[in-house]
Amino acid sequence: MNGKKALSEKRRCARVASLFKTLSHPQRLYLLCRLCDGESTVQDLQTACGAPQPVISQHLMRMRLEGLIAARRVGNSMHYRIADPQIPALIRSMEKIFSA
Amino acid sequence: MNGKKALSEKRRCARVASLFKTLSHPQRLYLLCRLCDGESTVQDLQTACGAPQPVISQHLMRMRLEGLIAARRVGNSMHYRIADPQIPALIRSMEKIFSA
DNA sequence: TAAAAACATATGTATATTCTAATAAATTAA
DNA sequence: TTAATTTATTAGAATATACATATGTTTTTA
Repeated sequence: MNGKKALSEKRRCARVASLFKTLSHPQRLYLLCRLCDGESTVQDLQTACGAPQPVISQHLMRMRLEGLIAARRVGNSMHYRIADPQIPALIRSMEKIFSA
Repeated sequence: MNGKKALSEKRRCARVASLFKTLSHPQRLYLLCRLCDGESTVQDLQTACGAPQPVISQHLMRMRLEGLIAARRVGNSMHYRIADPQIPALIRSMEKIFSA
C-alpha cells in the first residue's frame, strides 16, 4: 500500500478505464460481440447493428486504431476481426457476470 | 439468431455499455477498486485519489445514483461502500485479464 | 451560539463525443 | 471507360462530460 503500488494500480485503472471508454458505446460493444463470433464484413455488421454506414465505419476505425480489431480487404468489401486477445476474455467475463 | 435474440443481445450490450461508461473514468474506476477493499470515507478516498473534494463527491454521487455504491453517515463523515454485487466480480475479472 | 470540519451542490467553461450529410476512395461489373 | 458497390473520410452541429470555483448543508467542537 505504498506510493509505488498505489501508482501502479492507478496506472492499471487508467488503462482499463481507457478500454472501458471504448466499450462504453452500445454499438461498439455490440460490434465487438459480433466479431467475437467470427470475422465479418462492414455490410453484415451494419445490417446487424442497424446504424448508418458512416457511423459503423467510424466506430470500426476507432477500434482499429486502438488495436482492438483488424481488417483485410476482400474484393471491394472489408472483413473485420478481433485483434486483441484480451477482448474475447473480457466479453466472456461480462456474459458470465451479466447473464441474469 | 432470430430478431428476438439479437434484440436481447443488443439490450444486454446497452446495459453493459452503460456500466462501462461509468467505469470509463480512471478516478471512478479507482474509487470502485478502493471500495472493493472495504468501506471508506470521502476523505480517505480523496487522499488516495489526489483529486479535489468536489470532483470526488461528484463521482461518488453519480455512482450512488446508479446504485453501484451506497453511503452511510458516521458523525460528520460519510462512509461509502459497494452496493452492486456485480462490481467486485467485474473488478476481479479485470484484474485477472489485465494482470500482465 | 460560533467556528470548524466534512461533504454536497450549483454554475460556468472548456473539451469531448456522437451523429448527420456530403463526398472521396477503392474495387468490381458492364 | 463508365457505372455501381462498398467502405472511408470530412465538416459541422448538437449534446454530453469533466473540471474549477464558489457556496450550501450537516455535524461536531469550542
